[in-house]
Amino acid sequence: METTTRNITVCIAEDQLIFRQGLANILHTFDRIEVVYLAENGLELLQRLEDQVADIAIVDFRMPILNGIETTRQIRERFPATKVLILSMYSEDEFVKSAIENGANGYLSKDDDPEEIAKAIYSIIETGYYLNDRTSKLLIASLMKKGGMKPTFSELKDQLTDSEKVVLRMICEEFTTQEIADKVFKSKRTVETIRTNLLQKTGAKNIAGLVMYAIKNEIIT
Amino acid sequence: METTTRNITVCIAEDQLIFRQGLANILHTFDRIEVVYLAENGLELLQRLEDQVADIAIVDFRMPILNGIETTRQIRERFPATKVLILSMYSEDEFVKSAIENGANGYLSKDDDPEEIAKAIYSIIETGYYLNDRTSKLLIASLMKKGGMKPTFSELKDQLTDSEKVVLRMICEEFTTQEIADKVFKSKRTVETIRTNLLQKTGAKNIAGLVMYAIKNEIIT
DNA sequence: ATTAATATCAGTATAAATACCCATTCTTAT
DNA sequence: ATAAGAATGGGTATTTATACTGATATTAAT
Repeated sequence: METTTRNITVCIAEDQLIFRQGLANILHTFDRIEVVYLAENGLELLQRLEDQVADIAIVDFRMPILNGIETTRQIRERFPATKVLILSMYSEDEFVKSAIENGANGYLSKDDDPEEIAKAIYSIIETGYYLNDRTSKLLIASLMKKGGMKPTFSELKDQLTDSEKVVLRMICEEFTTQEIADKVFKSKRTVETIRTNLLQKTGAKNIAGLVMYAIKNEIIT
Repeated sequence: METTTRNITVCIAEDQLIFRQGLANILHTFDRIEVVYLAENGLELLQRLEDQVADIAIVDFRMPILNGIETTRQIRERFPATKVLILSMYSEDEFVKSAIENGANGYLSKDDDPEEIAKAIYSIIETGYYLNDRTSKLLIASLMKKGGMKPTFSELKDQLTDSEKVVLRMICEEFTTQEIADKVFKSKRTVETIRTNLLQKTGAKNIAGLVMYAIKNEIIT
């Protein structure tokens, strides 16, 4: 049966099948929310949007093929009527800032309750955005960071060259520069250059930062 | 209506509400599988088991309060009739080995399809265990590692002292030893000792390994 | 064919991490 | 009270990481 007020159409892009399906089932139980389709990654979502636009796109931050930020950017460009709610495993100020800068209308953690997500959906429909206390704090924290020319997290994954990705993975596997050089048949100096480029591109200060970047952006799994 | 064959009672310990609820809903749709209760962490699950034992406990590897391995060990000890299926975000050979060694009857990835999980449940009920190709390979890889006295992943989290946890977190935040020393008002030498102990306890080879350990075991979030 | 960009490799220098040795203090268990 | 163990701090040496400057080779673009 149809109600007088139109339902809110929601689509979801999320690579974990169980989470994706679970989120859809739960959202269905909320009033006026209608989950119209699910996608495994950003690219698939964009293709589905071609056929049927939705009011809200719930987009996982970390996805294969096309990540959450890139997906958000393209949705904003090609489907301006669709509002984007980012879900992320990690609550990093840089992540929140990057999401908002690229046109996301809200940012929540995957640990949050479904009620919180439903609340965000209603709020985005009504006011155009939703930020709770935690994400607001993170956003402000990020904006207050001086010298904000640090490269935005997670937008660089696809800009990393194959060599850089290989070296990054091996760094995460606890290999030293010399060991990596031997394995990839390159000079130690070359690997050092690649590592330096990685530091510069990701904005990391050292090896620890590189590993954090790699995990949070799913360079490694 | 009751069927002649008794249902398989399943309980779940998983901290992410949406994943937990989603998994329960999906498993309900499979034949003979009855999800009897859900818990947010291992401790809660053990308390629920006191009241009502279940045939299968699906246990997340990485949980607050009581992690998957520790939970498995206690289930094996106190509720030997309950079989344990571990779900993990990460497919590390060390993780699989550790799970099996502590009495888990199966190990799956959170990326796996619900069908795979249902299949594992049926198999565990019938044969007492379930390992698919991927986990079998990981298990064998782990067993074949020479010098296997590397401390088992994820069992040490609670054995890390407060100081060690603080230092580990700061390492992940890209601070150098000197910087950490200044912040915690200890000598650089002391912080170095703590770091050395961390390397020894976690079995990591270097900073990269420490960061990997911290993330995968939820020392940091 | 020439230019521009990128990948590769090198020298040098400093800072940080890692690996051993060991001493002192402080807490805790008996 | 005392012994054991943990926390703190130190010396020294080696390896690794990081920071510069810069050269050569390879590739891509025009």
